Amino acid sequence: MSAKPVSLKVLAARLGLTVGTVSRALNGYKDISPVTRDRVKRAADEMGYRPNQTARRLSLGAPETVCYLMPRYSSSIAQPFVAQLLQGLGEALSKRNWDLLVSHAESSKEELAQIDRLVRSGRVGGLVISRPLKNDPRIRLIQDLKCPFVVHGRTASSDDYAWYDVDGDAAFVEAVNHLVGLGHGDIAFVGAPLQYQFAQDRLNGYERAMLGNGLTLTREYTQIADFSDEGGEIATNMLLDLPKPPTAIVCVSDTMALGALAAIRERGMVPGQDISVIGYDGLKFGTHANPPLSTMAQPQAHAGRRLGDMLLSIIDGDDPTKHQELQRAYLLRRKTDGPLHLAEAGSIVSEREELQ
Amino acid sequence: MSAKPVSLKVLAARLGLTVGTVSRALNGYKDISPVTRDRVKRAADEMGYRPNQTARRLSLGAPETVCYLMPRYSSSIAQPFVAQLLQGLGEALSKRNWDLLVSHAESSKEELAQIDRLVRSGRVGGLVISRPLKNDPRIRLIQDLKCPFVVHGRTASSDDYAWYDVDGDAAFVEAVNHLVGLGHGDIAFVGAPLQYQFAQDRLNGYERAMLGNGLTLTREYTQIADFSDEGGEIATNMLLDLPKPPTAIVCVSDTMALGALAAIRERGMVPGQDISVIGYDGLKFGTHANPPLSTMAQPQAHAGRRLGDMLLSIIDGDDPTKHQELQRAYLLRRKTDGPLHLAEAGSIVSEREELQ
DNA sequence: TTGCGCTCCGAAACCGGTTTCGGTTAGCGT
DNA sequence: ACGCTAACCGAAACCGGTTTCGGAGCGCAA
Repeated sequence: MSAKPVSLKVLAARLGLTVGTVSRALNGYKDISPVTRDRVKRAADEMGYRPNQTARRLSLGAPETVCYLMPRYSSSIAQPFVAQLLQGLGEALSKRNWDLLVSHAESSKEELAQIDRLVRSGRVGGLVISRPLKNDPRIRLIQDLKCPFVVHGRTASSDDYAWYDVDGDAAFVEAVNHLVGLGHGDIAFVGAPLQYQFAQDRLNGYERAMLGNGLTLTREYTQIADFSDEGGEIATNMLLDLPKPPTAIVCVSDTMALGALAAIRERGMVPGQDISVIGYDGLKFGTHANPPLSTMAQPQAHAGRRLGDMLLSIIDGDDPTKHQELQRAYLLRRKTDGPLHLAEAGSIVSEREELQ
Repeated sequence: MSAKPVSLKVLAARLGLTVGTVSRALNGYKDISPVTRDRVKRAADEMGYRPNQTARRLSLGAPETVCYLMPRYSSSIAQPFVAQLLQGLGEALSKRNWDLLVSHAESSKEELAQIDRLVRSGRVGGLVISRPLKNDPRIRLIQDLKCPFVVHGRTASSDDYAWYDVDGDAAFVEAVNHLVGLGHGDIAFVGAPLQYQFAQDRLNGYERAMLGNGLTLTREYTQIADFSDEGGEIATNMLLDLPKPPTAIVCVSDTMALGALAAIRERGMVPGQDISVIGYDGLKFGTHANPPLSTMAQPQAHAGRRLGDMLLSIIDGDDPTKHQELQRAYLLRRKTDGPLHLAEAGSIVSEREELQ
């Protein structure tokens, strides 16, 4: 249809006005008479005028763009939440016609350099980062750069910035309590590297709940492995090789839990019956696991929209520390959690039931 | 560290030069003496100068940005490929410091309006679209807009633009042939709405292979349903309710195949034994299905990079029709494909064998 | 009639870069 | 000594918008 986009200049020329006048007319300035304003607006969408955003943003001094820093994955299976998050973010931003950029770096150093370029070059007015480390160098950098940002997750000291997180600590307390309620006492933890704050949080919840239930923490029952299904499988194999293997396992993520199920099935045992497993994330494909994976679920779709709204209001000048949202996970029982089988653990069960 | 970004003006002032000179020095013009060029460059990265991209792009008249139009999903389980694609795209674009924008629309009309705004406002210099319909209105719009683009997938008439696709037709021929080789003859197809070209392609392959093996096509053996795991389950239930249910099913995607497995298990049958199932996509989580899903796999990570490179060279002036890449899927045998079981279907089976 | 204020629009500066054009200086040959 | 050329840099236009400032035109009251 239209070859070249129509600029403000040609629109003004066609109307016999100056560009300044046309611009003000379109932007609803009140020093323009209603009749010319209408005339301008009509001509504008007759000619299909779209203001050049690059020029507009340069003039405004605001990029009207935010960037999502895609997390690096060890396993390709761990990615489904990205699309949902992007969708939610886009939804929030589109209300103001802001743009959503995505950036992906191979290494941590590269990522820092990229962040620096991104904000120093004025391309973005805000950042969203996922899955921070305990002490994440990106956050200090962004703070130094004085660029508005929100974090999907938290770091060790999360007081002075905005974040949206799910309470992993509380979730694992609930998971462990649930298992204890089912009669389990030998509960193990399959975790991810503790440089990730979320991994630490969930481990904390696990330990707190164990202690709270009068159970003892065994070093061998805490297995840290690569954050992937393979990692979950390896960790679980370690557990099953123990002289006294656990009767239940809580996993730091659904992905790792999938690996745990594989390891268990491999030995001819059936998850949820011979040994219980609870994951974390509530990913949809858990329903198709073997057997369907019980998990601590969370409202994923919500996160993107909330993060987007938070970031926008911070850019508007809000105090970042006012935007800290802790969501609660809920237990989604499917088929991998079950009562302790009396047949094979005998006396131990009765002891525990007395305790409760 | 640095509060406000340093502009070309202050850099020039500090050097006692004009902005034009500094700009040319940094951009390697040869009408600048080597000594001042070095002096400028040194000062530039001493002061941490980063050219304002918004201004630069306005001046250049090129947005140096491409946009990926996120597909709309009926089921949240179908999204894992998005993150991989974005990663690949970003990788290709970052070689030139181009930006990657993502856009998501709720409805088709909205999407068209968004595309129009996106290119008419000069924000993007290229587009990537996924999973086109047979006759996709987006493509005509983008062509009218004269905006460079590449398609991840194809439409019914795909001669006049650039695309990257996997040969779904050939893949389903291979899948059906494989099943026939295992002794199956009553092979059904679980598909997605035929408005999607990929759904039609795969159906074509299925039908061609059936005919090619001397098998007859039955209307009831072709079940079209919603493109989701639930859809796959519903379709499979229809098939299993048939007076003469199929002994093997090929599914248009892994997601739908997961639903098929669920329906089969629901009736106490075991996939890969009582009835064979082959999916399509090769998604990682298929290994954790019950049982592990056999599928037509494809090199996912490759797609993003290729699409990015293609788009870039088209923007550089290449003929789009020179960039049409058809990838080949390969059979990934896991546990849901198996030989036809004569033993357990009793009379029904013998009937069937007579018919054949 | 003069003066005042209000309405409405034109002119121009500005955002931060890029690029063209022209002029100064130095170096060279004769 | 003169002129010519080449090397080097300054000045200014430009990209396409936004926004401030000032002035023309008008109505109204003194």
